Amino acid sequence: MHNYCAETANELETRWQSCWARDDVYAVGNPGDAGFDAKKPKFYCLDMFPYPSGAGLHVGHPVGYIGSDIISRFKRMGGYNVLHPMGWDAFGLPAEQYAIETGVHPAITTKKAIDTFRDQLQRIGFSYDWSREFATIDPDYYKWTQWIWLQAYSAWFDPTSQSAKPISTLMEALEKGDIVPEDANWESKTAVEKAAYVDTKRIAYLGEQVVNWCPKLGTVLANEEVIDGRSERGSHPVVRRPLKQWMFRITAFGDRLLEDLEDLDWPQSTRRMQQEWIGRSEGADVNFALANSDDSILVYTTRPDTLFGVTFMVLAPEHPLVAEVLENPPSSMDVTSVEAYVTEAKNKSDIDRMIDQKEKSGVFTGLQAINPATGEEIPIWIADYVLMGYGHGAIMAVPAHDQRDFDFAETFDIPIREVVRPTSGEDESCFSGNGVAINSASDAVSITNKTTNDAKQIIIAWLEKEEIGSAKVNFRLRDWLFSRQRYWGEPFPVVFDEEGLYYPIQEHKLPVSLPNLEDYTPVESNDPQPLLSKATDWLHTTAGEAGVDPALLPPETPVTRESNTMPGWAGSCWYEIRFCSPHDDARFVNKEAEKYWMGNGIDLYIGGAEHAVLHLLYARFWHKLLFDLGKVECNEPFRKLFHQGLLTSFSFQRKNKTLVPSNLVEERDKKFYEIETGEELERVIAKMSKSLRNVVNPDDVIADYGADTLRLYEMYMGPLEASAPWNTRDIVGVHRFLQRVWRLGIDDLTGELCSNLANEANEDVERALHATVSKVTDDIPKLAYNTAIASMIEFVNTSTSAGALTTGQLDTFLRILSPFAPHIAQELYTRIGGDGYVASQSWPTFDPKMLLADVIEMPVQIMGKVRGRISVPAGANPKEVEEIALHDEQIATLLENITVRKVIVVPNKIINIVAN
RNA sequence: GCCGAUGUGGCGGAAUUGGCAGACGCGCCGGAUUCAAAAUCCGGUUCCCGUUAAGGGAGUAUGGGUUCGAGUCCCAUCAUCGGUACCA
Repeated sequence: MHNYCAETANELETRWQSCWARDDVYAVGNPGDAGFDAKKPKFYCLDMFPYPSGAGLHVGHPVGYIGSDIISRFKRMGGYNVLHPMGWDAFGLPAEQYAIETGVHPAITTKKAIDTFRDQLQRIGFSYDWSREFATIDPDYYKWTQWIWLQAYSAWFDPTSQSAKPISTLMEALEKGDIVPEDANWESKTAVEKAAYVDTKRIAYLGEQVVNWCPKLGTVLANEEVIDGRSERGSHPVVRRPLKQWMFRITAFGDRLLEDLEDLDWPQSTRRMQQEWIGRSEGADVNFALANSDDSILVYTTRPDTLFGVTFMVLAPEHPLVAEVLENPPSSMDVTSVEAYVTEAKNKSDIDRMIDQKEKSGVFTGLQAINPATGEEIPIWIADYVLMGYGHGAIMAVPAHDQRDFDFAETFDIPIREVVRPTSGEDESCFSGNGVAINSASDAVSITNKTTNDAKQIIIAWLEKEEIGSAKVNFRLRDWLFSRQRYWGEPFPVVFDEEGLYYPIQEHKLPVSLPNLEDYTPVESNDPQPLLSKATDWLHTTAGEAGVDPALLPPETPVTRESNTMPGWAGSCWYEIRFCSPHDDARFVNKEAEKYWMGNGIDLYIGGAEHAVLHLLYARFWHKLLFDLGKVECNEPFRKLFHQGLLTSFSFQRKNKTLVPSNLVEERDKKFYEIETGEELERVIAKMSKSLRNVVNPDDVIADYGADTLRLYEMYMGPLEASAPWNTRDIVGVHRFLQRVWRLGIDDLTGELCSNLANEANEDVERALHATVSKVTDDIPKLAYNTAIASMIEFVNTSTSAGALTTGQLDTFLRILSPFAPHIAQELYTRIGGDGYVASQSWPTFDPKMLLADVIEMPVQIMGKVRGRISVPAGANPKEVEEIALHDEQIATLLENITVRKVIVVPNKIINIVAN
C-alpha cells in the first residue's frame, strides 16, 4: 500500500525538513546583503518567544506558532520579504528553583530545555529563520540588555518635550540656569550634591521605597507581579517593606504610553487593560492647613468641586505626618490607640487589608485641619483604607459623594454634607456622579449651581490663586521596580564605592558576566539578601577590573559590584529589535536592518493575552526610551497584536464540583463514570494540567498522524482567537482530509501518479478551485484559518466526487494548501513535477468571473418563510426577478387567495413577498 | 462590586452591509466493498408532529422591541469566562 498514513507522513515530513534546513529555505537576508531586494515589501511576523521549561512543549504552545507560520508562508509566496524568527526567553525563576533542588547549574538545565523545545518545534515544520535564533542568556545578547539599562541610567525625562534625553543635557541646563532644582539652589551645591541631585532624575534610578517582598521567592516583586497580595508566579504571600532598589521611571512615560495606544491595531480588550493599568486621572492637589500648627496636609482629589463637602480628612497609617506627630503628641491625641492602630495596620498584609472592605476601621488623631473653602475645623483620622502608595497617602473625605468615605462616616458618626445634586434621577444616599453643585458658597469662593465640570475649573483656579493647590494629573501606574535578589538574571553594569556612591561600567567593557555559584539556596534572612553576594570573589573588585571609566574613579579603587539582578522581563523587552540583526556585535541592532524591518513597527505580533499588561507595557516603555534617544526608528514596537486562544482540555467533574483526573474516568454509553466509585461525572472544559492528566504532548500526536495533521487540526478547531477544547477524537477528520488530498495525486495501490491527472479539466472543479483560492486568499490575512480549511475540504470533496482533476489544478491547490500542511504539499508538488520548493513559488490568482454562476437559484419567501425557489439568469434586474417569482407555479398557487402587498427583491440573495 | 467578552444541534464550530440558520469536521445511523474486520467509498443526521412518505410546526441563553425579513440591530434579564479590586 502507498496510502497516506502515519508512517508515510513521518517519513516525508522528516525528509523535507532536512531539505529545508540544508537549503536554508526560510532564511532571509537584510538590506545590503547579497541577493536581498530591499524594494520588496516586508512582513515582520513575530511570536512571543517561549520560556523553555524542562517539561517540553505541550499542544497548547504551537497554536500561535502555527498561526503565525501560515501567514508568514502566505506572505512569502505573495512576494514579501518575511522576517519570522524564534528565540528563547531563558532567564528566570524555574531553572533557578530547579538548581536549588538539584544543584545543577541553571545554564545546563536551560540549555537542555532549549534543545528539547527547538527539536519539538522543528518537527512541526515551522518556517522560522533559524539562523537568527538566540537566547536571552547569551552573553552576546545580555551584553546589550545591560547596555540599554545604561542608556536609561544615562538619560533623564524632560517634561517640557515629554521625552527622554541624555543626562548631559540636564547637567548643562542646570549649569546654565535653564532648569532650576526644586530648592532653587544649584550654585551653592557641592559637586557631590550636584551629582546626587542629577542621580534623582535618571530614568534608571536607585530608589529607597516600599517594595513588595516575597519571602518564599526570596525576592522583591514589581507591583504588576503582585495579585491580591500574592505573587503572580506561585501565589506566595507578599509583604511590604522599604528597600533601596533600582527603579525605572516608567511613570514619566504614562501619558505617551496611554495616548499611543490609540493608533495601535491591538485587541480592544488589551488596550483597555493597559489604559486601566496606567490609570490616568485628572484632579487637583490641595493643601489643608492644620489648626494651631504650621503643618499642612497635601491631598490629591479628582473632585475638587466637592471641597465644600469635606467633613474630615484621612491619613494612611504610613503617612509621615503620623510618625511625626507621635514623636510629639498633642494633648488631644489618644496616643495609645493611635499607636496600636498604626502598628496593627503595618503588620497587616495587603490581603488582610482587603478583606472586609465594607467594614472601615480607623482612629481619630485628635488633630483638626481647616477646610480652606469654609474655614471650618475638620477632624483628621487615620485609616487603612487610604493607601500610602497612591496620591499623597492622605485624602479629603467627602462622605456625601464617595462610597468609602460614606461608609467610614457612617461607622464613626461623622457629619455628611451634600454638595452635589444629580441632574436627573433620584437623590441617592451617596451620589458619586456628575451633577450640579449645591451648598457650595462662602466668602472665599462660590460654585453653587455650577455643573461639576465648571465647578472643578473654578475651584482649581481659586486654589491656584490662593496658592493652596493646583491642577494635577495622577497615574495609578507606579515606577517599575527592576531589582531582584536572584541569581539567574542579567547583572547590573554598575558598582559601588566604599561610600555607597555608584558608577556605571563603560559600554566597551560589557557584558558584566554572571559568576558561577556553588550553591543557589537563598539566604534565610529578614533582610533581602541577593544571591550574588555569595560570589565574594566576583563581588569585591576594583574600579579598573570592573570597567569603570578611569575619569570617574581611579582604577585601583576597591568597589563592590551590584549584587541584584534584573527581573525575567528584561530580556523580553527588546528581543524583537535584536532579531533584525541578532549577530551584530558593533551595535545592539544594525541601524539599516532595524529601519527596514521595524520602521513602522512589527506587522504582526502573536501571543497570549496573559501578557496584556506586563510584558507588552514594559516592552513599549523600552522602545519609547530607545526612540527618544535616537536608537530606533519607531516609537511603538508592535503595530498589530493578536492573541491566540487558550487550548483547553476536557476534565471530569463530580457532583460536588471537584475534578477527577482523566485516567480515573471511564466512558459508557456516552456517559462518564469515575472508575473507583462509579459516580456519574459531568464532562467540563478545564485548563490542561499535569494533575488532571489531560495534557497532550505534540510528539505523540505527530507519531500517530504526522505534523501536517497536527497543524491542520489545531487551526481547524475554531477561530484562532477563541479557546477550544482539545478533543483527540476529532483529529481523524483532518487526517482523512489529507488522505483524500494524497489520493488526488497518488494511486494508493501502486504509489504511482493518478492516471486521470492528464485528462481534460472539469468545469465544476475549475469553478470550485477558483472559489477556494478566493476564499483562502481572503481568509489568511484575517487569520480565519478554520474557514479557509473548510473551503479546502469542500474543494477536495468536490474534485474527488467529480473524479476529475488536472495536474495544473492540483498544482494550484497544493500551493494554497502549502502554508497549512507544508510537508504533504511539498511531496505532492514534487511528485507532479514541480520545480524546487513549493514554499518559494508564487501564490495563485483566481478569476473573479469564475466565481459567478450563469444561473442563480434564489429562495422565494412569503411573509418571511421560504416557500419555493426559482432560477434566474445572472444579472437579471429586480423587476424581472419579481416576475419570475410571481409566475412560479408553486408560488402562484400559494398566492391564489391572498393579496400581494409588496415584493422585496434582494439581488442574488432572496425574494420576499408580503401578502395577506 | 466594577469593566470587558461570550452564549447557535449529541460535540468543535459556519453564516459579507440584517437576506435560505446549522457550512465544514467529529460522532451516530444506513448502505457498498470484504470470507471477516480495519481502512476506504456512498447516503442520511437541529428538534417535534406525521406509519416510511408527502407535508407541517418550533428553533440561535431568556423576555420584550425595531423591520418585509433578526443568530446579526435596540432594551432588560440570566449564565459562563477573562480582567480588576478601597486608586481618592
